[in-house]
Parts: sequence; structure tokens; C-alpha cells
Amino acid sequence: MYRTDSPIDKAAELLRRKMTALNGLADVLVRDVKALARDRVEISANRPIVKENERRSQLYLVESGWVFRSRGLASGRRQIVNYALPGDILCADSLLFKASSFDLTARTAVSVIQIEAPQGPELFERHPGLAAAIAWTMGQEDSILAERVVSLGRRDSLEKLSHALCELEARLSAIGLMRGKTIELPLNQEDFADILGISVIHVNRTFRRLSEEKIAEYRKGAIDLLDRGRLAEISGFDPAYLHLG
Amino acid sequence: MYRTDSPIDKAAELLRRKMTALNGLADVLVRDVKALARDRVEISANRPIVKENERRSQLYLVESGWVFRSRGLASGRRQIVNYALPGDILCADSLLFKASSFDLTARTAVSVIQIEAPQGPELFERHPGLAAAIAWTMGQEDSILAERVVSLGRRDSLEKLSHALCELEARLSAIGLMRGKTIELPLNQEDFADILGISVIHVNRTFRRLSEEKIAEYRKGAIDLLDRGRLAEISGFDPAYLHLG
DNA sequence: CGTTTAATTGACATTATTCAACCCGGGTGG
DNA sequence: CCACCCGGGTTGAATAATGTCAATTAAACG
Repeated sequence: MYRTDSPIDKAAELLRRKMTALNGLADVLVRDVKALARDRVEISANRPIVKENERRSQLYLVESGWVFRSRGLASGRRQIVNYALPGDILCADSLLFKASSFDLTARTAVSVIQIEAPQGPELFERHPGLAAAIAWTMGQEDSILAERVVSLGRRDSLEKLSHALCELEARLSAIGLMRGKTIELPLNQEDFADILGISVIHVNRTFRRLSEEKIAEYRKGAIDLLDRGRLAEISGFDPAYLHLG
Repeated sequence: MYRTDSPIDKAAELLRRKMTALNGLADVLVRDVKALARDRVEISANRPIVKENERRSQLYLVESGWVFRSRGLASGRRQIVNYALPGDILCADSLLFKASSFDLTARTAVSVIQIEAPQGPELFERHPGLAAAIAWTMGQEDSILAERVVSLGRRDSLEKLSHALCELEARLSAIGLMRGKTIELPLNQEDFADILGISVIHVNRTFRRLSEEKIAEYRKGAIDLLDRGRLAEISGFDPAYLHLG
């Protein structure tokens, strides 16, 4: 077990725990990560982590805080594509592609561990553990986004919201961030709107419906899940796509 | 150059061409692919390639035909998450995860080349080229899905359709499948509905709008792009996310 | 030809958006 | 201590977008 009180160890442990499927590689990964880890960087809330179209050759391993991956449209609309939590890797794509066309912004104060990774061939030939982590991360992201596409395309607002709440609960409890039936999160209703692809006002009405039926209760900074069974039932939630073991 | 008339070479060449960013690895990749390539498999139209939740340790490299990655919901609704074209890799995730919760179905007659890939550690330690291809494929898919999320969440039907047409044009011309201004495709309006997350009837209305404004014309089996500039303008299309060089 | 599948059209219902107010709690400055 | 402001949050009414249902047309095929 790679457990001490160092922040790098904690974040690396979260990462390792996610990658149980790659049994033989999990340890190699942790070794790679530790060898390549550089500074810890603190980003204050609501600051961009990477501006769109910026090229870099580093990865970031999130240690604490919430990060949004989003796109702002010309019309002023915004879509949050995904959110990253402690143990998640950011900018994995920057090692493979010239540019990313999405913004990464810190929703809360965030601290990340910079990992100096070689690009291209060297990455795959010399650091199989890290390469596996990157592939795994992208695969998981892929799977989450595919589920997001289903939600946005074919579920109504009640189903969308219910599904999002189930996902939040699953992802947070996988990293030990759930306290009982309450999700603590830094998202306001506008953030939910931009995740679910609906208007703020409709988010509000949809939360009210959930609240009227005693299924979930929105408060500032937290959501109480009163009936997780109903939430999963409404949205057809099946946690398999998160690949959390 | 790896060009002969063998189908494996043609598909591998398409794959290699996509991965220009990984300069040093492209050749390693082709070697890996050729070494691991097994049978060619033909799937007839409208047959499942993989049923949901089936575990395998093979990859498929598409040689010809159109493949849908989709999810059917309990209510009978369907969402097409993405489509794969010649040169694309299928089932990359099956090497990393226990199961995939999406269906792969052949929309046309499809032929794929089976690639026998080791799972887990061995993949990354012994076949860096293939590992890179898998990571790259997942990264590209990831990027496409992120763009899909934006479309589904924050664009109206006209923008969605325009964006989809731009994407189709870009992806098809990257593999040499565009003839002038006409997209030849096996998609009917119901397929478009399930890609765009709107109803068939609305797809019809939206095509009519494009046609009235002389922007694009739907015919069975083909779409004529009369004004690509307008299409890109309407949808804010920027091909960068496809990473096609 | 009849049959089938897909496309098209119109009338209507539903869902979600927009706009405009109002509320409420937590600062902040007088 | 109070008045004010500000960022959410909440609510209702009007409007726009999209979905559903039902019927019709068109093309494709044996």
C-alpha cells in the first residue's frame, strides 16, 4: 500500500484505486507518477487552469477541488462537458494532440500535482504505467461522455437531473467524499443548467418536482438524497459506465 | 510507405494517416497492427457487432462500412453516440474495462480486421505502438463526444444538424470518401434523429429549412452541400476537435 | 401492380425558454 | 443598528421550440 500523509501519495492512491482493472500495472503507475511528479500548484476559485488552445506537455493530477471542462459559445451559452474531482487526471489529451478546444476552470480552490510527461513515442516506450493511466483516464472520460450524450439527447429534464445526481453520488463516494445521504458540492443552479443543457429556471422547477415528491432536496452547497432508489429508477441509472469497480 | 493492395494495408494506412501527431510511433503502430492482425470478418447490415456487456480481448479495425455506437433506452428511445468509419478502431475500451454498456451495430455491410491484443500490462509493456493507437483513438473519440455534448446541450435543431453535416464532411473527406459537394451516406432521417437527439419529424422540418435556404439538400442516401460556409457559420463548426491534421 | 419503407405534412399537445418580477440571506458602509 | 446591495433562488405568464399523433405521398421492390 502506498499510503503516507504526503499529498502526492493521497492523490496517487485515489488514482490507483480507480485503476483496479489494470492489476499488474497499478503499481508501475504509482511508481511512474511519483518519479515524474513535480510541483504542487494551487489555483484559486473561478480561475482558468488552461485557456483554450494552449499547448503544454504536462499532466495534472487533481488533489483537491472541483474542475469544470466546458465550452463557451459565441451566443453566450455555456456547456459543461464534465467535471474533474480529486484523483482525476487533467490534460491527458495535450500529450497526444496539438490543442484542446475546451476550457478547464477551477470551480473551487483547486490543488493539482504537475506531472512532467514526455510526449509521443517516449511516453509509450518508457513509461508504460503512465501510458496506461492516460489510456484508462481517456477511456473512462469517454464512457462518461457517452453517457452524457445519452442523457442530453434522450432524457427529459427530470431524468437528466436524476441521472446527474446519481452520478455525483457514485463518483463522490468512490473517493470518500460522501457523508451519509448528503452530497456536498460547490454547484449552483446555473452550473446544473450548464451541465444538463437546460435553462436555470427549468433546473429550479425540476428540483422543486424532486423536492415535492420527497426524492431529493436542493440547498445551497448541498443536496440531500431522500430516495436514491427512485432517483435511479427515474433515470435508469446504472453505475457500470463509471468503471469504478 | 505501407501501401499495397491488401485490405489490411489499406485500413492500416488510414489509421496511420490519422495519427500523424505521434510521428515516431506511427510506423511502430503499423508494425504492431500487422503482427497482431488476425482474420477479416464481414458483418452484414443491421447486425450487432458486439452486444452490450460482452467481454472480449480483441480490437477491430474498420476496413469498410458504417458502424453505430448506440444505446437503447427502456422507453424505446435510442441515442446514437457516435459512428465509426473506415480506419477507426472499435472496442478499444474492452481491453481496459470489464464491460461496455453500448451497442455496436453495423449500419451497412461492414468488414473489420480482428486484432488480437493482450490485455492489461502486457499491452502497454510489449506493444507501445498499439497502446498509443488505443490511447489516440480514445482521445479522439473523447474529443468528438465532448463536441457532441456541446451540440446536444446548447445548440438548437438547426445548429445541431448543420454541425453534424460539417462533421460528416470533414471525417469523410479525411478518408477520401467525399465526392465533390455530395456526402454519400447510409443514414435515413431516423438515424439523424437518433444522432441529434431530436424527433424524426423535426429532422425533416430542419432539413426543409436548410433546403429552403439553399444550404443543403437531403436525398435518400446522399446530401448535397450547397453552401458549406453557411453551414459552418450557423453551427460555429471548427474542425480542430477532430484532430485530423 | 400491390406492398413496404421512408419521407412529408398538418393539427395539436407538451416541454422548455424567455421575460419580468419578487424574495431572501449575507455582506458592507453609513 | 439599519439601509442598501448583490448574488442566488423562486415564481408566474407569455412565447417559442420541439414532440406526438394521424394521415398522405413518394419511391423502391418483388
